[in-house]
Amino acid sequence: MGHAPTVLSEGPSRGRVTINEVADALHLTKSTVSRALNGYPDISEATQLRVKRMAERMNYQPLSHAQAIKTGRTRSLGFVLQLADHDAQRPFLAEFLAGLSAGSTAQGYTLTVASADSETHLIETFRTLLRERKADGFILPRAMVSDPRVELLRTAKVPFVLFGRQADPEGCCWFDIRGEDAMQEAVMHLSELGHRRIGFINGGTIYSYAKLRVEGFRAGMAQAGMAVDPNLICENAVTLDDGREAAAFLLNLAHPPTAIVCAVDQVALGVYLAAADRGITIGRDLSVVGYDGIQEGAHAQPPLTTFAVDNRAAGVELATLLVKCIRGEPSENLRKTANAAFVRRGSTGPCINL
Amino acid sequence: MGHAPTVLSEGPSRGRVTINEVADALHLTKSTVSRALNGYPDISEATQLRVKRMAERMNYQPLSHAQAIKTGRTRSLGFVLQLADHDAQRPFLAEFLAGLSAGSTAQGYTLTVASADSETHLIETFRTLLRERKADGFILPRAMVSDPRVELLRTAKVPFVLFGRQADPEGCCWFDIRGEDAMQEAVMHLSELGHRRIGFINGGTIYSYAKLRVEGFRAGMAQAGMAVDPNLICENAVTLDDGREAAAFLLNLAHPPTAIVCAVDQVALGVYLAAADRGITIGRDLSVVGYDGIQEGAHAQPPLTTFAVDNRAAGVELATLLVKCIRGEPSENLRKTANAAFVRRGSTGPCINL
DNA sequence: GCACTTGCCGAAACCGGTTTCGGAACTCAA
DNA sequence: TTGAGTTCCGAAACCGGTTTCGGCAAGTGC
Repeated sequence: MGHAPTVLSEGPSRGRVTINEVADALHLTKSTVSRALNGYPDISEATQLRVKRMAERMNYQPLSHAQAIKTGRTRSLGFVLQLADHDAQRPFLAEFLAGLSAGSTAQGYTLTVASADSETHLIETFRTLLRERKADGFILPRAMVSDPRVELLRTAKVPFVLFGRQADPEGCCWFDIRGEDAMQEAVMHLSELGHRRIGFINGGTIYSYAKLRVEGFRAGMAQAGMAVDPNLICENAVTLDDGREAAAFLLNLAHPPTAIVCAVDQVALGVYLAAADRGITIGRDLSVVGYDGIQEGAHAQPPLTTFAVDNRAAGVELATLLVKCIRGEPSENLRKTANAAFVRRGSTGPCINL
Repeated sequence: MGHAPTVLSEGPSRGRVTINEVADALHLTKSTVSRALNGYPDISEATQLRVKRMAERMNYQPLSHAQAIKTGRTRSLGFVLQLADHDAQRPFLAEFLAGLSAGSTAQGYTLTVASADSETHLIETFRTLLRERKADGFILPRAMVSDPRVELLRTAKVPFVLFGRQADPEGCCWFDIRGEDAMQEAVMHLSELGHRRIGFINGGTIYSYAKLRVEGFRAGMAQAGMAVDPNLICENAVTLDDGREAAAFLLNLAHPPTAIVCAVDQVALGVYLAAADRGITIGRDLSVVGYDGIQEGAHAQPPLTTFAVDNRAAGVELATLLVKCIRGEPSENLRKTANAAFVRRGSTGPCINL
């Protein structure tokens, strides 16, 4: 410290406007400025306006971590990456995160991302984040039927939103895509193409979406006036190889299905492999419907008929909901769902082999 | 506030151990505890040990945002998602982010993610993050030849690390995969298979990797004793369609190449499409080498020969480097590179059409 | 005309840390 | 024994905000 010519890049407040400077400019005290900006009723309308205008003009923005020390809130949303699922979340993650951060930013919040490599480490990570007040609330991707994250946050009374729904809605906010409606629509689509034996390969039953989707499949079968053959329903397929295996099983049956609905696109692409293994042509000999709308599906041969999910939009929506939740809105008002978009492509065609 | 039985979930310090409690337990003042924990020399060895042990036992962890108000450092690393590149970063992002957050966590730092949807908004986003002190330093993916982010952070004297290298290394830390070596190795591999006419489809020339990779290609050609036909070099291909188009151009030449090296896997998959368009079989009539190691390549027909990049590890490495940079290590010591791993698969084969 | 509200703002405490400053106790040479 | 120099810690200021409390002036009721 001496000859350096006004080093702007040091000290806690290099070149920032602080609340004190705003106060000085207005010949008020910082307490008045603070209350004015936060809309306290004991500051006159006139003064509030004057302060807000000046803050605007001086480009003043309170330091979130300076407020946090008193209020306990950092204006940041937490998200914990589960490295374990690996394949399961890879394709969907990028768009989703983009949405989350865009949504957070739009709300004046910041997105804090942590990661955990195992189930136990996962809730350990949450504990640490909570203890260090790194986030005011959390976004939980892939709601599970029995979700330890939910239990933890519920008892800790920390706000959170789910991507997916929860059987016990107590204190839960969520956003979800109605995959069950998509499954139903898939069956109707296949039924209109003349298919009568339709198989279903479900996703991981630990996730809450699985139950919904198989119900949607059943609803579709009922609506189309078809009986469900329990042999044609497989569970717990999430990867390409899972799909290949499940499809191999279905196609080896005495009465194989002429169409297969998959709860997950990756699995549908696994079905492609199983079909190729036995020289079956997808879209002609076997119809396949997926769900997710991943890019690989569009470039597969033939292109995969599926239901596109807008993960970016989901992220934005979840961030918005979480901020409302943090602001204290009752969670019953913070539950939304949306539709997946049907994308008809070449993997579904009229049933030929009766 | 009355009948509520010790609400743990309210107030700034619900259930946390503060520095005051540690001080009380030791019959010291908080200033002593603070200096002891931060290793000040005016606290005796004995006391330092006593304090550190007690802090450990009481599970005390200073609140990063409480320190930040005085020190100006939040113990968090910043990362700005560029939504614009879209396809360009989608596949690589998930693993990379996982690595970043894992690395940050390991260093006791937190990862803050923001997003920007355009070039101008990008540096606007950085400005905001800087003004609000949301991060102590930044990770910049995809180094560009002329990088506005670098200029901004360099003049603001804020620490940053690049994924990629920079022509003007002034104050730059980086980690990078030596793509040029991979390109050279690719050519050698093809040369050993008998190929003499080899095309090259480069990536986006705004990125600094492009120059390096084409140089690597040239080095490989020279090493193999082959002349470079400038007609066989295409630039600025980053998407599937770009690759299809560039390959179409190359294959329509009077003397088409028998092998094509691509700077990017997506582009290599585009070459597959162009080949399919004209009934050419990849791996037999035309050899293709990619770079990145994306999953789609492994599942393509034939599987794509490529160079696998460990993006997770890169993220960990970058986070580690950035923390060192923040701690004040000179940037010259903070430049590392690593190799991509050659993955030989079915898309390269002996040259048959002489 | 006087006590009593009410509206509005300043003073000061506080949040959980860091850092500066000063001084007590102890050491050591004169 | 005394004065100077060290060693080590406490006291207090500080960071940039929020929140409580109290008081002044104007308005109200009687």
